[in-house]
Amino acid sequence: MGRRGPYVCGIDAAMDVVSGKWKSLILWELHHHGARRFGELRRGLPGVSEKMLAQHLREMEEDDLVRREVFDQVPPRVEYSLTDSGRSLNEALRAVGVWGQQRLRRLAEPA
Amino acid sequence: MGRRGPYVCGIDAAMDVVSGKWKSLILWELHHHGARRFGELRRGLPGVSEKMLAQHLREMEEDDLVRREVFDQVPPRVEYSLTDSGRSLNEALRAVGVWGQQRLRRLAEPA
DNA sequence: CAGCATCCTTAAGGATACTG
DNA sequence: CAGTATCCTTAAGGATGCTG
Repeated sequence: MGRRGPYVCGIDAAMDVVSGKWKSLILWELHHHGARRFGELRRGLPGVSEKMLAQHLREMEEDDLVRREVFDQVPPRVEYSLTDSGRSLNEALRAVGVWGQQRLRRLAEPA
Repeated sequence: MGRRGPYVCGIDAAMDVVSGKWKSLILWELHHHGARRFGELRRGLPGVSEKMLAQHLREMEEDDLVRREVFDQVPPRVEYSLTDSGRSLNEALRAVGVWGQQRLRRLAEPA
């Protein structure tokens, strides 16, 4: 993660921004549930560590895919949601997801 | 690269198969030029090492994205081309590429 | 030409403990 | 609750040299 260019083309520039074990899943999660808190996101992504989740979210915020809102409360409340750019990227990934489902079906078939 | 499951969803399964610094670019290259030889591919991807190109191609062949054809000649001639599955994946990545081009334009804008 | 083998560096990711 | 900080392991990628 985190080269941010120089990019040789659009795919390159897009893949860079989603490379990271959980990023496409975070996109998906936020798209489906709207604004989510850190802990909710964590529970929605079984296996993710706090470190990676925080790191990915910070990078995605920097890449303008995710918006972070802090509510000044005790206990603290922080909500993450998609920006327009994040939403459109998730949209662009739909066809890829469909392709992946076909792959899953093929993998499930008896060899 | 190379976990090949278990996958939590389609995006996960698809991203796994394109994760690798040059894979989406190889897909693109093969889609545009049709069958290509190892050396042509190498020249078409400035910066790629022989090792990585060979490794990616082997994995993509295993994942049924790429077909490898050996012609029994001297000097040796080996051609790579997309399978149906590879072609459809590349197709699915088009929207992602378009998104990436927008990102490139945004990045190019004066900060 | 089309590669494989080897060694090495860097980066990604995970585990654990701690804090405002 | 929402993180940081630190340490450690693994995996990705690169450089170089050699081979059928």
